[in-house]
Amino acid sequence: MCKDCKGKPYYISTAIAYTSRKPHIGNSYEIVLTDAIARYKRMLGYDVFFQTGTDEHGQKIEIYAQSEGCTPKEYVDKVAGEIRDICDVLNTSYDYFIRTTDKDHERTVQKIFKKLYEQGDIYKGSYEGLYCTPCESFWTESQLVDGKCPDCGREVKAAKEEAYFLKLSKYQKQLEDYIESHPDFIYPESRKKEMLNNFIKPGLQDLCVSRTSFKWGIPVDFDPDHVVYVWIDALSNYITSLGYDPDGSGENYKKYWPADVHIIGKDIVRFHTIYWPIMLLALGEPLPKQVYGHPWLLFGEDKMSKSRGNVIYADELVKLIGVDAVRYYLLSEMPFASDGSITYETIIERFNSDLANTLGNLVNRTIAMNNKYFGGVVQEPNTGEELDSELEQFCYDTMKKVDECIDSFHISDAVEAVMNLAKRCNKYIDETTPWVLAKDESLKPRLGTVLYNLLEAIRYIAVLVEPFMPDTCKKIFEQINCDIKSYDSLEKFGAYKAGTQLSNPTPLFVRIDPDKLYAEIEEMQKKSAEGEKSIEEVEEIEPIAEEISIDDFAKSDIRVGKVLACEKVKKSKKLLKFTLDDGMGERTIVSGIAQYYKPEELVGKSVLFVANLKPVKLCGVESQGMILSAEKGDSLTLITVDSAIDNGSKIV
RNA sequence: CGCGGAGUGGAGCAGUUGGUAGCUCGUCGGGCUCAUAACCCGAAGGUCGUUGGUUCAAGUCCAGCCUCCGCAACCA
Repeated sequence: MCKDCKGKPYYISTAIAYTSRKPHIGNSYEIVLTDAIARYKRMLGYDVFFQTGTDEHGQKIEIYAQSEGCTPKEYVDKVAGEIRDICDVLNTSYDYFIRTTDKDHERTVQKIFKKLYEQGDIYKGSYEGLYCTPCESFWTESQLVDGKCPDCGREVKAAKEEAYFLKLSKYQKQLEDYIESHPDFIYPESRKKEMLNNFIKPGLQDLCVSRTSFKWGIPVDFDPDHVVYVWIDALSNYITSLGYDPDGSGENYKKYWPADVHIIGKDIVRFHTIYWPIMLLALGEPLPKQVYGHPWLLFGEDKMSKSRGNVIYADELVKLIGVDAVRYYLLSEMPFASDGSITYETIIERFNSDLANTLGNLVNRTIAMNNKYFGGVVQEPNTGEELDSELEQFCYDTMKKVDECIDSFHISDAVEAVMNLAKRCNKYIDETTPWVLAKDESLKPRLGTVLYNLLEAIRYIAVLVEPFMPDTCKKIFEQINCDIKSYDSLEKFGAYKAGTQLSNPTPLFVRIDPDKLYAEIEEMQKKSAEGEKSIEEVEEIEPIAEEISIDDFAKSDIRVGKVLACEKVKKSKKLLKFTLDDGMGERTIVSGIAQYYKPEELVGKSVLFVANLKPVKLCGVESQGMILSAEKGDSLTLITVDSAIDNGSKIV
């Protein structure tokens, strides 16, 4: 069928998951998607290497471990275990699960770092800027949002540290040329334009690749105060697992690198299409053939997040509706380029309509008829009609369609194509009306042929559905009592053996009763709310910042002021411009809280503000201070005080 | 004027190089009875965001406008 696939190496990977906490179902989509592709390629005969794993270093882990009273290693062991459990519960067929705390990985990362340093691509400098602890990122003033971390919205603090930098600028041109000359490298194409226009063409800034502010990371062996910062550590996972070594790589590396595709979330496209290729260019190694930034799965409309209380975990959903139904849902519901949304309504709809009615019922009714009319013995096909060859052709067309869709990452279309074959079979039943044929003894041969054709078409479905629903594939083969499962057996319609004895069918998918499911969900959420709330809440709360002296605090001059006027800053999404009475006169302060408050409802309130902050221009408006507000998770509240307090009063 | 994408029957989406507007779900009607109240057929329902233009002909090309979204910028 696919002669040049046989034995050809195919390396596919997911991103490695950060071990800060258990991933929700949106995060699990990636592994299922990758698994489906990996299984499909394997079926075609490729020598597939499918890798997933966990990213386990960083200050955040250090802090979470501390708050749980364990060591970082104990902490990541626990979470990495949970992540791996989810991969297993979802029945994913990864060949290797890498952890960035693996000794081999750590050793190789050190070697890579050293090599880049020795050849001058990494140099020592100093980093001065504003640091966000949870994100482990430095930001320039202009990058901050409302004075806070642009990624997570939390406080940053001024910090300066000695650090190593990777010379991105040196390889900028080379990278740009590569992207231009390899149109499929960044996929989908819209991402490519984003990278080119927003980052590469304006000019790349050298990347800070080490830290001294925390210990939980891979030490730079020739400068032990430093720890390798996330990028070089995490991104190298794709090659350290293969036995890459600057002094001579192992067999697997020679065989599988460069990767055929990295499957990643759209949020980390930048790291995989800029930093990672440049690292490889610097190492003199080939670049991955393709990076696919997939969209996100949202719950309803919003992004899933713990603080919004709309988190669903894959293992919980599996308990409710079964692995294959979860896999089917994820794969069929996710569009190719835009975000998908998960709702219980659509879960039920897809389950009942596609899995139970179309596919499950087809298998059930076909086997039931064969039992009823032929005592379960599969007949030899011996009457060819137009309808039969149409069905046969539909099988071939489905294979072709599936192949095309998977190659272009349109997985939901591939899944749909298989389901359409089941629909075609149902139609064939109506066209041939076996129950009518059964009434006339002389039409028995025709009846036998019709049922044979159906069973053979069902075998096609079973083979083609394996990448998406491996258990269902197995179940169908059991029910049709057949073990001819290879993709090659689909080359010619008719490999199914006549004479096979079938027994009574069992429904593949029992229809979901919506009311019952909703009740079960409620039950489950109640339970997990009781059991896990305490732990999860701890995780949401920001760790206490570094200790300071009273003098440090005294440097901040916090005052009371009344809001005289408030309006939205044009051209900005988040900014409100305040005019305050600060006791001495008027003062303008810009604050990034537009998504939480309407300007008019703030007028007349008395608020707290930092009065001695250096003024800064934000979207063209000078801001002379900062208004205080309280924040937790995704909610923010402006701190208002009794308006009887005189404007200008100092907080001590 | 930062870059880019999208606006198609109730919902979710397809619509290659311009030539009768399709699919899934839902609704209504019919058929069938092998099957998991499942299956098959048919119907209703869209002036394809808006305005103007090119063309014998535009959802499909061009221009302007409106609305969403992604990336960036940006929230002392």
